[in-house]
Amino acid sequence: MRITTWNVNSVKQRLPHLLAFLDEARPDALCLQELKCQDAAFPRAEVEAAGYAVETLGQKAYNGVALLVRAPLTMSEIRRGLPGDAADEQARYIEALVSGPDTAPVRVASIYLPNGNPVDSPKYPYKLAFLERLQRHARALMADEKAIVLAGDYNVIPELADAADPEAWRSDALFRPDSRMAFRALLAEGYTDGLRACDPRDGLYTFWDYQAGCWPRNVGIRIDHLLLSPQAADRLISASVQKHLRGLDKPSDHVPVTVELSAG
DNA sequence: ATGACCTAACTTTTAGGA
Repeated sequence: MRITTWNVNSVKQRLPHLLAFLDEARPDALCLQELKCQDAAFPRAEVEAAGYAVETLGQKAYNGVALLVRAPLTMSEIRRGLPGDAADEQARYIEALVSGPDTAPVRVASIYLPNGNPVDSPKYPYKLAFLERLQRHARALMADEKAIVLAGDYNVIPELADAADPEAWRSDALFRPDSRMAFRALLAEGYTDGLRACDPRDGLYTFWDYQAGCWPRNVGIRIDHLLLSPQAADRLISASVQKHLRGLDKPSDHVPVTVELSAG
């Protein structure tokens, strides 16, 4: 089973690239972030015509996450919103149990973690609180001892090697010690960084800023991650970054990241 | 050395991104 995460930076702007990606890469499950539209505006008919079932948690203008699964896979036990703060109205978390005839089920989450900048604003504590809620929920899910893939835009640069210019991020919410500690705490719960487990090389990036010629200069960061429970990590065959999509016309500033799991 | 983007919104500027 191929599971991909992709921050599309507006699903409406990115629809041609999204449909082309579904056709070419044929992921079994696709986690989308930054839809930037409400549920009613999601291009559901086009995605369904491509052979995918869709579950969304949209929001006007900002945030928004979705899960797509390719037939004959189906989704059940849909969870919208991350537990732990009933007052949180930002659309940043959707989860489903993905099942099919030829594969053991996998619980998949699409996560859009808060950016957290500027760090002297309420946005940073909101980010850290979201990470704590995610850790608590990740721990609770682990009790089932089943395959889980927590995928998304974490807005965390885990290590120095995950940035072309780490000094530029030293005091940024994406690289501050508290953010990185919270990411490590997720790993300490028993989750595996799927891409890192398959590819130890420096220079693996998933985001290049639109500004300052970051893409042509390959000044990127790795912030989109797939975290695997032990039962999912046991099935991990390969992981890869679909970097070429950043070179298309009108690209997202993020590219897809994919893990391939055995049928189990 | 320097500047350099993109998206959505009751749009002619701002907020948010990272």
